[in-house]
Amino acid sequence: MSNTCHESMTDEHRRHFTVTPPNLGESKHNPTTAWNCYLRELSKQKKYQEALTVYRHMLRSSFFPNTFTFPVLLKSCALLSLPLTGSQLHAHVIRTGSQPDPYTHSSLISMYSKSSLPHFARKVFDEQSLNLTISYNAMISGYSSNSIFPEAVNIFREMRREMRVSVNSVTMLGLVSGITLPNHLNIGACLHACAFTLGFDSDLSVANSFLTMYVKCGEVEYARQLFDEIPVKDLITWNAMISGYAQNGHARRVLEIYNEMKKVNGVKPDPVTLLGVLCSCANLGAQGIGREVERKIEQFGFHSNSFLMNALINMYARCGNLVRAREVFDCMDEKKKSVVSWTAIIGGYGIHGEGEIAVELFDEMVRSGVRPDRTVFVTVLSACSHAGLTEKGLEYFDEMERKFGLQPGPEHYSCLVDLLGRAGRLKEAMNQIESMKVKPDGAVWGALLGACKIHRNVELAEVAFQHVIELEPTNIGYYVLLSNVYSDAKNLDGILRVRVMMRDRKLRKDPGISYLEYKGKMHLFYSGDTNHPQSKEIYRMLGELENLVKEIHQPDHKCQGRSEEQLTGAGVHSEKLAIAFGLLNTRSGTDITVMKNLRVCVDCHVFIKLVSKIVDRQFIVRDATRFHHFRNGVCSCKDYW
DNA sequence: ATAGGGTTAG
Repeated sequence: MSNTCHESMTDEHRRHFTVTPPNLGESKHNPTTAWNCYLRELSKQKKYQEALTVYRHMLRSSFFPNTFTFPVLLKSCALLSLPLTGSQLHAHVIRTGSQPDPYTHSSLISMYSKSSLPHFARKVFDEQSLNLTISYNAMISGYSSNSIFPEAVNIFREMRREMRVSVNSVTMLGLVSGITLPNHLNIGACLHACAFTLGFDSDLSVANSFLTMYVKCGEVEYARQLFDEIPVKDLITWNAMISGYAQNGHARRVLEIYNEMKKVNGVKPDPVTLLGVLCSCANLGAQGIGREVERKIEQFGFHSNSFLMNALINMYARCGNLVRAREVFDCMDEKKKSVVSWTAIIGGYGIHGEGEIAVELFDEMVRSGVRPDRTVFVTVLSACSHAGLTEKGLEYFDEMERKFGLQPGPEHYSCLVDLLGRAGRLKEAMNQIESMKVKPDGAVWGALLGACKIHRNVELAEVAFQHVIELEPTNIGYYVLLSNVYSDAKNLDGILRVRVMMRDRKLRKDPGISYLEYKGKMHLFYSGDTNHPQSKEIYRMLGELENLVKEIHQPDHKCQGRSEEQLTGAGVHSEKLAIAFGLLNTRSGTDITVMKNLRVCVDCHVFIKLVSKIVDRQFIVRDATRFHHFRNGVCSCKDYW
């Protein structure tokens, strides 16, 4: 806290403040300076709203803002996204002098840019006769953050032509942060070379920003190379790499690197680190590690971070522990429950097939005054379609625009098509696609294709496939789906055609992988796998189970699900191996939770159902789209084909 | 003037 003060800051003022204002007393400073110090202190403590209030008090007490007052206030407006207040301040600035000082000038540019008003920012930029480096930097990063990259480059070129101003590392940061798409990679690499020649690459923050750039361009391996080349890493370096792996689905790599980080002295994980780790636990289904992270959250006192709580809810739900997910959700401070928190818990019930609860929660959310967004609609619509709540889903789709003013996008139409399609209303689904105002994407046609698989409609499947493959030619899942449609129709030619198509396009079906967490370790199984140390026992157990299953079940739909095996030429399916491993190693009475990267195959689905009857255990299987709870010969999912 | 972050069907 500053030691400066001013007489006229009365108790009347103080009553409004949470941070103690400077002491009254014998200040020899310029009165405005005391206010400025106070404002800076508030800004440091991220009390931006309060800083603006203090400013109003300041004006009311007839103190005039100066050069050091405005940047702090403008920053507050930028971070609170209050462009109106910001432009009022702009007017005040103009009133105090003809040309703002460099700091105020760059703060104005930054304020407009952060309020997504880059044109206003540019106007401020152009009005100044002689711009300095900081104004150039503000303008460049403004264009970058508003994804107007070409203009950022233009300003950069202009800057390099100007002899008066020099480029510095902040200039690089601004430029690099604008490169967020794979097709910008070339420019990014040029910039990297440029930074190297200018000697900025040794600046850690610049190196970190290049690392992030490679991640955003989808070049994780390249990012890793850069990561390894950085001699002294800081927390941001680690976090960038961790969330880089997390966002690109390399969950195992995240855990590896997190362990490495823990060994380094002087670097402590912060909320961003743990967020990346939790996200990966959710993808992997690694509940054990997720629990460890939760303990760390407690330990470090990050409990009030709502980002982390949302990630925790998501992690537990996706690891099959709905009960704990719900506990975390219920324990959250009501005020901190954002639409994201609701989405996480609604989605959790959705993937577990508990559509009714998902729907109730959605209504409760609306009642509690949280405005639904587009994402939560995707979640609730899919929850409805998994649970067969067709009418309810249609109702929501309708309300979306009518009641909440949200335009449905392709992602909502794919849910709608899925909803109608699963219910067998293929014709209506097709009509919906045709009536779409936005262009259907691959997922929309993919949902139709999926519905055709369930309801065995070869003709429509071919139409949907044609469309989907045009939009997503390398998505292997759709080839497999069509092949399965042919397989159900016993259309061998069709299967062959798909196989040829895949060969021509050099596409190979991903291997199916099943795994489960046991004693804190992941045990991984491929189909036909014999590498596991317990392999012999696993196969012996499976043999026994197959025999028992045969006694109580005569397969009446042998042909189904075969084509996947034909595409891979695989042996015993991975999910069976994982189930057998679980039975061998866990006590009776405990649930067995298995994760599978693709969909559970139909044969295995039947098999697991029957096994759950024989051994009296609950099996929880997570596949690519949802959870299956097998108990006593029944599965929780209502629509498995 | 400044690098890292939560929720999303098929």
